[in-house]
Amino acid sequence: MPEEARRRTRTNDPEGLRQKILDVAEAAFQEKGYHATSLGDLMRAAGVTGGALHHHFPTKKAIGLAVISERVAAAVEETWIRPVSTASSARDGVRNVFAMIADELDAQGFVRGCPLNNLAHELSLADSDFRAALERIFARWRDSIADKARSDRDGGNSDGATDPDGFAALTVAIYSGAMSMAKTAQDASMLRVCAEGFLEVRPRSPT
Amino acid sequence: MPEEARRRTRTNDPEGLRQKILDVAEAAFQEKGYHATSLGDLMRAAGVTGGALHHHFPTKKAIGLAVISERVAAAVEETWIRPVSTASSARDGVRNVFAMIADELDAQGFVRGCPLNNLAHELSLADSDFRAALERIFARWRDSIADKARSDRDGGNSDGATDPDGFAALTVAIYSGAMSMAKTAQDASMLRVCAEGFLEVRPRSPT
DNA sequence: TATAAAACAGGGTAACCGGTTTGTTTTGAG
DNA sequence: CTCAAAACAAACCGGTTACCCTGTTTTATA
Repeated sequence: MPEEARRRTRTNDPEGLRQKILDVAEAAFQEKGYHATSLGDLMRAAGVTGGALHHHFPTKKAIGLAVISERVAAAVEETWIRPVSTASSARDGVRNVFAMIADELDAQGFVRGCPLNNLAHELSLADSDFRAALERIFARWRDSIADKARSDRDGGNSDGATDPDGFAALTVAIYSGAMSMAKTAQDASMLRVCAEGFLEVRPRSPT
Repeated sequence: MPEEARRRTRTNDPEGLRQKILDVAEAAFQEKGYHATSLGDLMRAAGVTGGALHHHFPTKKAIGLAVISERVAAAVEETWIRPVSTASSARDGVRNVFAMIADELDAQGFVRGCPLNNLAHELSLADSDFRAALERIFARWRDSIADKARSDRDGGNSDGATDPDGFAALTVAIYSGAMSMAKTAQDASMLRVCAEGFLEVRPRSPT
Protein backbone atom coordinates (compact mmCIF):
# COMPACT_ATOMS: atom_id res chain seq x y z
CA MET A 1 0.00 0.00 0.00
CA PRO A 2 2.05 2.91 -1.29
CA GLU A 3 1.86 6.14 0.62
CA GLU A 4 1.03 9.29 -1.33
CA ALA A 5 4.56 10.42 -2.04
CA ARG A 6 6.13 7.01 -2.26
CA ARG A 7 9.49 6.96 -3.96
CA ARG A 8 8.76 5.83 -7.45
CA THR A 9 12.00 4.04 -8.04
CA ARG A 10 14.18 2.56 -5.38
CA THR A 11 17.71 1.81 -6.46
CA ASN A 12 19.22 -1.18 -4.77
CA ASP A 13 22.84 -0.52 -4.03
CA PRO A 14 23.82 -2.99 -1.34
CA GLU A 15 27.55 -2.35 -1.43
CA GLY A 16 27.05 1.38 -1.49
CA LEU A 17 24.70 1.23 1.45
CA ARG A 18 27.08 -0.99 3.34
CA GLN A 19 29.88 1.48 2.81
CA LYS A 20 27.61 4.35 3.82
CA ILE A 21 26.83 2.59 7.08
CA LEU A 22 30.53 2.00 7.70
CA ASP A 23 31.22 5.66 6.87
CA VAL A 24 28.89 6.99 9.52
CA ALA A 25 29.85 4.28 12.00
CA GLU A 26 33.54 5.04 11.62
CA ALA A 27 32.90 8.73 12.21
CA ALA A 28 30.54 8.17 15.12
CA PHE A 29 32.83 5.69 16.87
CA GLN A 30 35.66 8.19 16.53
CA GLU A 31 33.60 11.05 17.93
CA LYS A 32 31.57 9.35 20.61
CA GLY A 33 32.95 5.89 21.01
CA TYR A 34 31.36 2.51 20.36
CA HIS A 35 29.07 2.20 23.36
CA ALA A 36 27.91 5.79 23.24
CA THR A 37 26.82 5.36 19.63
CA SER A 38 23.38 3.84 19.29
CA LEU A 39 22.04 2.02 16.26
CA GLY A 40 19.50 4.83 16.06
CA ASP A 41 22.32 7.29 15.68
CA LEU A 42 23.72 5.30 12.79
CA MET A 43 20.32 4.88 11.12
CA ARG A 44 19.66 8.60 11.37
CA ALA A 45 23.10 9.64 10.13
CA ALA A 46 23.11 7.18 7.25
CA GLY A 47 19.46 7.71 6.32
CA VAL A 48 18.86 4.00 6.61
CA THR A 49 16.03 2.04 8.13
CA GLY A 50 16.44 -0.57 10.81
CA GLY A 51 15.65 -3.34 8.39
CA ALA A 52 18.38 -2.31 5.98
CA LEU A 53 20.89 -1.96 8.76
CA HIS A 54 20.01 -5.33 10.18
CA HIS A 55 20.21 -6.86 6.73
CA HIS A 56 23.83 -5.83 6.25
CA PHE A 57 24.97 -6.19 9.87
CA PRO A 58 23.03 -8.60 12.07
CA THR A 59 24.40 -7.11 15.30
CA LYS A 60 26.06 -3.96 16.51
CA LYS A 61 29.19 -5.98 17.15
CA ALA A 62 29.34 -6.92 13.46
CA ILE A 63 29.43 -3.21 12.61
CA GLY A 64 32.23 -2.67 15.10
CA LEU A 65 34.31 -5.52 13.73
CA ALA A 66 33.82 -4.31 10.16
CA VAL A 67 34.86 -0.78 11.10
CA ILE A 68 37.98 -2.11 12.75
CA SER A 69 39.10 -4.56 10.10
CA GLU A 70 38.15 -2.46 7.10
CA ARG A 71 38.35 1.19 8.11
CA VAL A 72 40.74 1.49 11.05
CA ALA A 73 43.23 -0.88 9.47
CA ALA A 74 43.09 1.11 6.25
CA ALA A 75 43.59 4.37 8.11
CA VAL A 76 46.73 3.07 9.80
CA GLU A 77 47.96 1.81 6.48
CA GLU A 78 47.43 5.16 4.83
CA THR A 79 48.70 7.54 7.50
CA TRP A 80 51.55 5.44 8.88
CA ILE A 81 52.62 2.34 7.06
CA ARG A 82 52.80 3.66 3.52
CA PRO A 83 54.45 7.02 4.35
CA VAL A 84 57.09 5.37 6.52
CA SER A 85 57.85 2.57 4.09
CA THR A 86 58.42 5.03 1.26
CA ALA A 87 60.50 7.47 3.31
CA SER A 88 64.26 7.86 3.00
CA SER A 89 64.69 6.17 6.36
CA ALA A 90 62.51 4.85 9.16
CA ARG A 91 63.56 7.68 11.44
CA ASP A 92 62.86 10.26 8.78
CA GLY A 93 59.50 8.72 7.91
CA VAL A 94 58.42 8.68 11.53
CA ARG A 95 59.48 12.29 11.94
CA ASN A 96 57.45 13.32 8.89
CA VAL A 97 54.32 11.47 9.99
CA PHE A 98 54.45 13.08 13.42
CA ALA A 99 54.84 16.51 11.84
CA MET A 100 52.09 15.93 9.32
CA ILE A 101 49.59 14.76 11.92
CA ALA A 102 50.43 17.60 14.29
CA ASP A 103 49.92 20.08 11.47
CA GLU A 104 46.59 18.51 10.59
CA LEU A 105 45.39 18.68 14.17
CA ASP A 106 46.42 22.31 14.49
CA ALA A 107 44.61 23.10 11.27
CA GLN A 108 41.35 21.52 12.29
CA GLY A 109 41.47 22.94 15.79
CA PHE A 110 40.51 19.89 17.80
CA VAL A 111 41.87 16.45 18.60
CA ARG A 112 39.74 13.35 18.33
CA GLY A 113 42.61 10.99 18.99
CA CYS A 114 43.90 7.93 17.23
CA PRO A 115 41.03 5.73 15.98
CA LEU A 116 42.94 2.56 16.76
CA ASN A 117 43.80 3.58 20.30
CA ASN A 118 40.34 4.95 20.97
CA LEU A 119 38.68 1.67 20.09
CA ALA A 120 41.45 -0.40 21.67
CA HIS A 121 40.92 1.23 25.03
CA GLU A 122 37.17 0.88 24.92
CA LEU A 123 36.80 -2.59 23.46
CA SER A 124 39.88 -4.73 24.00
CA LEU A 125 38.83 -5.75 27.50
CA ALA A 126 35.14 -6.11 26.77
CA ASP A 127 35.33 -8.58 23.91
CA SER A 128 38.10 -10.88 22.77
CA ASP A 129 37.05 -10.72 19.11
CA PHE A 130 37.49 -6.97 19.18
CA ARG A 131 40.74 -7.38 21.03
CA ALA A 132 42.17 -9.81 18.49
CA ALA A 133 41.22 -7.60 15.56
CA LEU A 134 42.79 -4.54 17.18
CA GLU A 135 45.95 -6.38 18.21
CA ARG A 136 46.49 -7.51 14.63
CA ILE A 137 46.53 -3.89 13.51
CA PHE A 138 48.96 -2.89 16.24
CA ALA A 139 51.24 -5.77 15.30
CA ARG A 140 51.22 -4.90 11.62
CA TRP A 141 51.89 -1.25 12.45
CA ARG A 142 54.94 -2.16 14.53
CA ASP A 143 56.19 -4.75 12.06
CA SER A 144 56.10 -2.35 9.14
CA ILE A 145 58.22 0.20 11.02
CA ALA A 146 60.63 -2.47 12.22
CA ASP A 147 61.00 -3.77 8.67
CA LYS A 148 61.86 -0.31 7.43
CA ALA A 149 64.41 0.19 10.21
CA ARG A 150 65.94 -3.20 9.43
CA SER A 151 66.31 -2.39 5.76
CA ASP A 152 67.92 0.92 6.71
CA ARG A 153 70.46 -0.87 8.85
CA ASP A 154 71.16 -3.57 6.29
CA GLY A 155 71.60 -0.85 3.71
CA GLY A 156 74.28 0.78 5.82
CA ASN A 157 72.16 3.77 6.78
CA SER A 158 73.71 4.95 10.03
CA ASP A 159 70.62 7.08 10.67
CA GLY A 160 68.77 3.96 11.71
CA ALA A 161 68.10 2.79 15.23
CA THR A 162 70.18 0.19 16.95
CA ASP A 163 67.28 -2.17 17.50
CA PRO A 164 64.58 -2.17 14.80
CA ASP A 165 61.92 -3.85 16.94
CA GLY A 166 62.61 -1.58 19.87
CA PHE A 167 62.50 1.47 17.64
CA ALA A 168 59.17 0.36 16.17
CA ALA A 169 57.63 -0.35 19.57
CA LEU A 170 58.84 2.96 20.91
CA THR A 171 57.46 4.81 17.91
CA VAL A 172 53.99 3.36 18.27
CA ALA A 173 54.03 3.81 22.04
CA ILE A 174 55.14 7.43 21.88
CA TYR A 175 52.62 8.27 19.20
CA SER A 176 49.80 6.55 21.06
CA GLY A 177 50.67 8.13 24.37
CA ALA A 178 51.31 11.58 22.96
CA MET A 179 48.01 11.45 21.10
CA SER A 180 46.30 10.39 24.29
CA MET A 181 47.61 13.49 26.04
CA ALA A 182 46.84 15.67 23.03
CA LYS A 183 43.26 14.45 23.06
CA THR A 184 42.88 15.08 26.77
CA ALA A 185 44.47 18.51 26.50
CA GLN A 186 42.80 19.26 23.16
CA ASP A 187 46.20 20.52 22.08
CA ALA A 188 48.54 18.94 19.56
CA SER A 189 51.72 20.41 21.03
CA MET A 190 52.46 17.28 23.04
CA LEU A 191 52.91 15.43 19.74
CA ARG A 192 55.66 17.81 18.71
CA VAL A 193 57.35 17.76 22.10
CA CYS A 194 57.45 13.98 22.15
CA ALA A 195 58.58 13.65 18.56
CA GLU A 196 61.46 16.05 19.16
CA GLY A 197 62.52 14.32 22.33
CA PHE A 198 62.37 10.94 20.64
CA LEU A 199 64.04 11.77 17.36
CA GLU A 200 66.55 14.34 18.53
CA VAL A 201 70.05 13.76 17.28
CA ARG A 202 71.90 11.56 19.72
CA PRO A 203 74.51 13.50 21.64
CA ARG A 204 77.77 13.10 19.74
CA SER A 205 79.87 13.22 22.88
CA PRO A 206 79.11 15.20 26.03
CA THR A 207 81.25 18.33 26.18
CA MET B 1 6.36 -2.56 58.35
CA PRO B 2 9.50 -4.63 58.80
CA GLU B 3 9.88 -7.68 56.64
CA GLU B 4 10.46 -11.00 58.36
CA ALA B 5 14.24 -11.05 58.25
CA ARG B 6 14.80 -7.36 58.53
CA ARG B 7 18.33 -6.37 59.53
CA ARG B 8 18.11 -5.76 63.23
CA THR B 9 20.63 -3.00 63.38
CA ARG B 10 21.43 -0.73 60.51
CA THR B 11 24.70 1.05 60.88
CA ASN B 12 24.70 4.52 59.47
CA ASP B 13 28.11 5.00 57.99
CA PRO B 14 27.76 7.62 55.31
CA GLU B 15 31.44 8.08 54.62
CA GLY B 16 32.02 4.36 54.56
CA LEU B 17 29.19 3.86 52.12
CA ARG B 18 30.46 6.67 49.95
CA GLN B 19 33.89 5.06 49.82
CA LYS B 20 32.32 1.68 49.10
CA ILE B 21 30.48 3.15 46.14
CA LEU B 22 33.69 4.73 44.88
CA ASP B 23 35.48 1.41 45.38
CA VAL B 24 33.14 -0.52 43.15
CA ALA B 25 32.84 2.35 40.67
CA GLU B 26 36.60 2.62 40.35
CA ALA B 27 36.86 -1.11 39.73
CA ALA B 28 33.94 -1.23 37.31
CA PHE B 29 35.12 1.77 35.29
CA GLN B 30 38.52 0.14 35.04
CA GLU B 31 37.09 -3.19 33.90
CA LYS B 32 34.22 -2.14 31.70
CA GLY B 33 34.52 1.57 31.20
CA TYR B 34 32.22 4.38 32.27
CA HIS B 35 29.43 4.02 29.73
CA ALA B 36 29.31 0.26 29.92
CA THR B 37 28.83 0.43 33.67
CA SER B 38 25.22 0.97 34.69
CA LEU B 39 24.06 2.35 38.01
CA GLY B 40 22.44 -1.03 38.50
CA ASP B 41 25.86 -2.64 38.24
CA LEU B 42 27.19 -0.33 40.93
CA MET B 43 24.16 -0.88 43.18
CA ARG B 44 24.51 -4.61 42.87
CA ALA B 45 28.27 -4.65 43.42
CA ALA B 46 28.14 -2.28 46.37
CA GLY B 47 25.04 -3.81 47.91
CA VAL B 48 23.37 -0.43 47.89
CA THR B 49 19.90 0.63 46.83
CA GLY B 50 19.17 3.33 44.32
CA GLY B 51 18.03 5.75 46.99
CA ALA B 52 21.26 5.46 48.91
CA LEU B 53 23.32 5.85 45.77
CA HIS B 54 21.35 8.89 44.72
CA HIS B 55 21.75 10.36 48.18
CA HIS B 56 25.53 10.37 47.93
CA PHE B 57 25.84 11.06 44.21
CA PRO B 58 22.97 12.86 42.48
CA THR B 59 24.05 11.77 39.00
CA LYS B 60 26.22 9.19 37.35
CA LYS B 61 28.50 11.98 36.22
CA ALA B 62 29.10 12.95 39.86
CA ILE B 63 30.34 9.42 40.50
CA GLY B 64 32.64 9.65 37.52
CA LEU B 65 34.11 12.97 38.59
CA ALA B 66 34.64 11.70 42.14
CA VAL B 67 36.39 8.58 40.89
CA ILE B 68 38.67 10.70 38.74
CA SER B 69 39.57 13.39 41.24
CA GLU B 70 39.79 11.13 44.29
CA ARG B 71 40.76 7.69 43.09
CA VAL B 72 42.56 8.02 39.78
CA ALA B 73 44.57 11.00 40.96
CA ALA B 74 45.55 9.10 44.09
CA ALA B 75 46.57 6.07 42.05
CA VAL B 76 48.87 8.15 39.87
CA GLU B 77 50.30 9.76 42.97
CA GLU B 78 51.02 6.43 44.58
CA THR B 79 52.38 4.44 41.65
CA TRP B 80 54.24 7.20 39.83
CA ILE B 81 54.74 10.53 41.54
CA ARG B 82 55.92 9.35 44.93
CA PRO B 83 58.24 6.57 43.71
CA VAL B 84 59.88 8.84 41.15
CA SER B 85 60.28 11.79 43.49
CA THR B 86 62.00 9.65 46.10
CA ALA B 87 64.25 7.83 43.63
CA SER B 88 67.96 8.49 43.24
CA SER B 89 67.29 10.16 39.90
CA ALA B 90 64.37 10.77 37.59
CA ARG B 91 65.70 8.29 35.07
CA ASP B 92 66.22 5.68 37.75
CA GLY B 93 62.80 6.27 39.27
CA VAL B 94 61.10 5.91 35.90
CA ARG B 95 63.02 2.72 35.21
CA ASN B 96 61.93 1.26 38.54
CA VAL B 97 58.28 2.15 38.08
CA PHE B 98 58.22 0.55 34.64
CA ALA B 99 59.78 -2.60 36.03
CA MET B 100 57.49 -2.72 39.03
CA ILE B 101 54.34 -2.35 36.97
CA ALA B 102 55.46 -4.90 34.40
CA ASP B 103 56.17 -7.36 37.20
CA GLU B 104 52.77 -6.72 38.71
CA LEU B 105 51.02 -7.30 35.42
CA ASP B 106 52.92 -10.52 34.81
CA ALA B 107 52.01 -11.70 38.29
CA GLN B 108 48.30 -11.07 37.92
CA GLY B 109 48.18 -12.49 34.42
CA PHE B 110 46.05 -9.86 32.72
CA VAL B 111 46.27 -6.20 31.77
CA ARG B 112 43.47 -3.80 32.51
CA GLY B 113 45.42 -0.77 31.40
CA CYS B 114 46.16 2.57 32.97
CA PRO B 115 43.06 3.93 34.75
CA LEU B 116 43.85 7.48 33.73
CA ASN B 117 44.31 6.66 30.07
CA ASN B 118 41.28 4.40 30.00
CA LEU B 119 39.00 7.13 31.26
CA ALA B 120 40.77 9.83 29.28
CA HIS B 121 40.09 8.05 26.00
CA GLU B 122 36.47 7.40 26.80
CA LEU B 123 35.45 10.66 28.42
CA SER B 124 37.66 13.54 27.38
CA LEU B 125 35.75 14.16 24.17
CA ALA B 126 32.30 13.54 25.59
CA ASP B 127 32.36 16.00 28.46
CA SER B 128 34.57 18.99 29.16
CA ASP B 129 34.30 18.62 32.94
CA PHE B 130 35.70 15.13 32.68
CA ARG B 131 38.32 16.35 30.27
CA ALA B 132 39.49 19.13 32.56
CA ALA B 133 39.74 16.81 35.56
CA LEU B 134 41.73 14.27 33.58
CA GLU B 135 44.03 16.87 32.05
CA ARG B 136 44.89 18.18 35.51
CA ILE B 137 46.13 14.72 36.48
CA PHE B 138 48.18 14.36 33.32
CA ALA B 139 49.74 17.77 33.91
CA ARG B 140 50.62 17.01 37.52
CA TRP B 141 52.08 13.68 36.45
CA ARG B 142 54.35 15.32 33.88
CA ASP B 143 55.27 18.20 36.16
CA SER B 144 56.36 15.92 38.98
CA ILE B 145 58.71 14.02 36.68
CA ALA B 146 60.05 17.21 35.14
CA ASP B 147 60.69 18.64 38.60
CA LYS B 148 62.68 15.58 39.54
CA ALA B 149 64.70 15.75 36.33
CA ARG B 150 65.38 19.44 36.93
CA SER B 151 66.61 18.84 40.45
CA ASP B 152 68.86 16.07 39.11
CA ARG B 153 70.38 18.43 36.60
CA ASP B 154 70.77 21.28 39.08
CA GLY B 155 72.41 18.83 41.46
CA GLY B 156 74.96 17.96 38.85
CA ASN B 157 73.62 14.47 38.18
CA SER B 158 74.75 13.72 34.66
CA ASP B 159 72.33 10.79 34.56
CA GLY B 160 69.54 13.25 33.97
CA ALA B 161 67.97 14.12 30.67
CA THR B 162 68.91 17.16 28.67
CA ASP B 163 65.42 18.63 28.70
CA PRO B 164 63.39 17.96 31.86
CA ASP B 165 60.01 18.80 30.30
CA GLY B 166 60.76 16.75 27.22
CA PHE B 167 61.88 13.83 29.35
CA ALA B 168 58.71 14.03 31.42
CA ALA B 169 56.43 14.21 28.39
CA LEU B 170 58.24 11.31 26.76
CA THR B 171 58.00 9.23 29.91
CA VAL B 172 54.25 9.68 30.23
CA ALA B 173 53.71 9.15 26.51
CA ILE B 174 55.76 5.98 26.37
CA TYR B 175 54.11 4.55 29.44
CA SER B 176 50.63 5.40 28.19
CA GLY B 177 51.27 4.03 24.75
CA ALA B 178 53.07 0.92 25.90
CA MET B 179 50.27 0.19 28.35
CA SER B 180 47.78 0.68 25.56
CA MET B 181 49.53 -1.97 23.51
CA ALA B 182 49.94 -4.21 26.55
CA LYS B 183 46.21 -4.01 27.21
CA THR B 184 45.34 -4.82 23.62
CA ALA B 185 47.82 -7.68 23.50
CA GLN B 186 47.06 -8.78 27.08
CA ASP B 187 50.80 -9.04 27.47
CA ALA B 188 53.07 -6.83 29.55
CA SER B 189 56.19 -7.43 27.50
CA MET B 190 55.68 -4.25 25.47
CA LEU B 191 56.21 -2.27 28.68
CA ARG B 192 59.65 -3.78 29.12
CA VAL B 193 60.62 -3.36 25.50
CA CYS B 194 59.67 0.30 25.51
CA ALA B 195 61.32 1.01 28.85
CA GLU B 196 64.57 -0.53 27.66
CA GLY B 197 64.52 1.35 24.39
CA PHE B 198 63.77 4.59 26.16
CA LEU B 199 66.17 4.32 29.06
CA GLU B 200 69.01 2.48 27.38
CA VAL B 201 72.41 4.01 27.99
CA ARG B 202 73.11 6.59 25.34
CA PRO B 203 75.72 5.34 22.89
CA ARG B 204 79.07 6.64 24.13
CA SER B 205 80.50 6.89 20.66
CA PRO B 206 79.68 4.63 17.75
CA THR B 207 82.50 2.18 17.18
C1' DT C 1 8.59 -13.01 -18.95
C1' DA C 2 8.55 -16.14 -14.76
C1' DT C 3 10.55 -16.92 -10.33
C1' DA C 4 13.56 -17.16 -6.56
C1' DA C 5 16.63 -14.63 -3.90
C1' DA C 6 18.40 -10.53 -2.28
C1' DA C 7 17.58 -5.78 -0.66
C1' DC C 8 15.07 -2.85 1.84
C1' DA C 9 11.05 -0.72 4.75
C1' DG C 10 9.16 0.04 9.13
C1' DG C 11 6.68 -1.03 13.03
C1' DG C 12 7.12 -3.74 17.33
C1' DT C 13 9.12 -5.40 21.79
C1' DA C 14 11.05 -6.69 26.00
C1' DA C 15 14.61 -5.39 28.64
C1' DC C 16 17.17 -1.94 30.55
C1' DC C 17 18.86 2.74 31.05
C1' DG C 18 19.79 6.90 34.30
C1' DG C 19 17.31 9.25 37.39
C1' DT C 20 13.44 10.43 40.72
C1' DT C 21 10.01 10.05 44.31
C1' DT C 22 8.10 8.70 48.48
C1' DG C 23 8.50 6.91 52.79
C1' DT C 24 11.03 4.65 56.73
C1' DT C 25 14.89 4.28 59.94
C1' DT C 26 18.84 6.05 62.44
C1' DT C 27 21.51 9.71 64.42
C1' DG C 28 22.83 13.41 67.31
C1' DA C 29 22.22 18.12 69.08
C1' DG C 30 19.38 20.62 72.55
C1' DC D 1 13.76 12.51 75.84
C1' DT D 2 12.53 15.22 71.61
C1' DC D 3 12.67 15.95 67.09
C1' DA D 4 14.62 17.76 62.95
C1' DA D 5 17.90 16.32 59.75
C1' DA D 6 20.58 12.89 57.70
C1' DA D 7 20.82 8.23 55.83
C1' DC D 8 18.81 4.74 53.69
C1' DA D 9 15.14 1.58 51.24
C1' DA D 10 12.32 0.38 47.42
C1' DA D 11 9.08 1.20 44.12
C1' DC D 12 8.70 3.71 40.02
C1' DC D 13 9.20 6.71 35.68
C1' DG D 14 9.68 7.99 30.80
C1' DG D 15 12.93 7.22 27.43
C1' DT D 16 16.17 4.41 24.94
C1' DT D 17 18.45 0.28 23.72
C1' DA D 18 19.59 -3.56 20.52
C1' DC D 19 17.28 -6.57 18.03
C1' DC D 20 13.50 -8.94 15.51
C1' DC D 21 9.61 -9.85 12.30
C1' DT D 22 6.64 -9.34 8.64
C1' DG D 23 5.87 -7.61 4.39
C1' DT D 24 7.13 -5.17 0.03
C1' DT D 25 10.22 -3.93 -3.69
C1' DT D 26 14.10 -4.67 -6.60
C1' DT D 27 17.39 -7.54 -9.01
C1' DA D 28 19.44 -11.58 -11.05
C1' DT D 29 18.79 -15.82 -13.45
C1' DA D 30 16.47 -18.88 -16.39
